[in-house]
Amino acid sequence: MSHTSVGVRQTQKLRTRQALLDAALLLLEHQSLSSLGLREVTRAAGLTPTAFYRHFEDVAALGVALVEEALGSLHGLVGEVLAETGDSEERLDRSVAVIARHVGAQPAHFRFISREQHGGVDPVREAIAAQLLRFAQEVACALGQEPQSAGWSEEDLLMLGGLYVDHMVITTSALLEAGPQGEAEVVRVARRRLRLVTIGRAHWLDEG
Amino acid sequence: MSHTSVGVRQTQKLRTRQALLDAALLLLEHQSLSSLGLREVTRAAGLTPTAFYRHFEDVAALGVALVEEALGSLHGLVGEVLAETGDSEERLDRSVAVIARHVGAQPAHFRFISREQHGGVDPVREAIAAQLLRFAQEVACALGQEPQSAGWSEEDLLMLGGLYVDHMVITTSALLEAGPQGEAEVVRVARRRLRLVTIGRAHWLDEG
DNA sequence: CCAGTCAGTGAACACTCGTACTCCGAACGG
DNA sequence: CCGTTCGGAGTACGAGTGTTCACTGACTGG
Repeated sequence: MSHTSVGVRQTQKLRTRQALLDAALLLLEHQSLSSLGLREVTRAAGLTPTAFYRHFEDVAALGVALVEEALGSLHGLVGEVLAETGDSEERLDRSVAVIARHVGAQPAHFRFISREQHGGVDPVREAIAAQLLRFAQEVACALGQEPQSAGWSEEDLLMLGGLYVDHMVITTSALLEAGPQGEAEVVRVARRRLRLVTIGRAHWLDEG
Repeated sequence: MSHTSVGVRQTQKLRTRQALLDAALLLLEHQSLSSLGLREVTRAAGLTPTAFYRHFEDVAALGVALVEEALGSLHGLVGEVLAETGDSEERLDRSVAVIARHVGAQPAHFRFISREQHGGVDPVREAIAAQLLRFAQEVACALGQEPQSAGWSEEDLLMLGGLYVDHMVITTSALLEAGPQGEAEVVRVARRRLRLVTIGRAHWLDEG
């Protein structure tokens, strides 16, 4: 049988699909999804406009796929970072470092997320919101298993998880705007912000 | 003399300029600036495309004007809210209430800011960043005059001011996404987040 | 009163856009 | 082996885009 188990055809289809995603991500560095044209993407990918429809119904659908590509692989990372040992200061530094490393490695993906989080394309905005909510829940869950969280209500844990996630997003945006040379300063401020939140967490149950 | 002191001509010019801004803001409710067409705006305002150039060079320039309109009048408001007396819990509630009131009164303006803060139009993004930086500085200044801030470095005050401003922006976005019926819940969470930050502030100098 | 300014018009330019067709040729499965 | 499937090419259409140009007519200031 000359047919490979995966199928030459499907493999090639996935390749051009990825080419479309890559081309779109490249173009989205300097514009937002709502102004991205279908033809523009296919032109950059070296295809004809009609070929686009074989892979995505809309430009919006391509956007949703990009959200998956950007954030889908990041789940579980939360647990890993928080599971490692060390005092709170060390873990704090490590968290910010992980963010900075990922943003430095995949700037285009994070720029896309930051840009479209409140952008004009509904399905994409909803997809991002869903992913970030999952992150917040994962953080809340991880925090809940720590001894410092004794006596915390589930609602407050989710509040704190959301707080951490929102600051993660803000930090990525700041890193992207600052560029490589401004990274150190952004990291410094992000660490201090995170420390302040952590201090607030430590004294949360002291107050009314 | 039939000429009024202000000038009929200039008055009318400002009127149509405002009509362009209003029309644009209306259209921007469901799309982002980078996909907003010049013709689209003039059509909604009841003008010909060419008339646009009498008021703005670009759609981007119109966007910058919208930023001024949305955020320009909010300066000083920071000082007012923080200057009022009351314990920290009262002032915290009042701050969130002020935000909710403004967002409820001018949703389109805040939606625009939230959408374009990280949008694809450089001059607009820079204009928003500049305004938000001013806010952060104002908050830092106001906080610095409080007795609780004794011993705080200027850098830390700016960090805290930025933290408050970023959470203000996050809260406005959340309010817009939640809609009127979800407002109460968003306000509840925003208050608790703010309280946690305030607790962190109170114990900031205890640590390292 | 009158020449000059200028906000707004209307037509025309050269594009780009999304989508619908038909058609080709290689990979597929029985 | 042979009929079918299907990713992609090519063409064409109507609609919408930003920008330029000459022009009009009401306001302006001396």
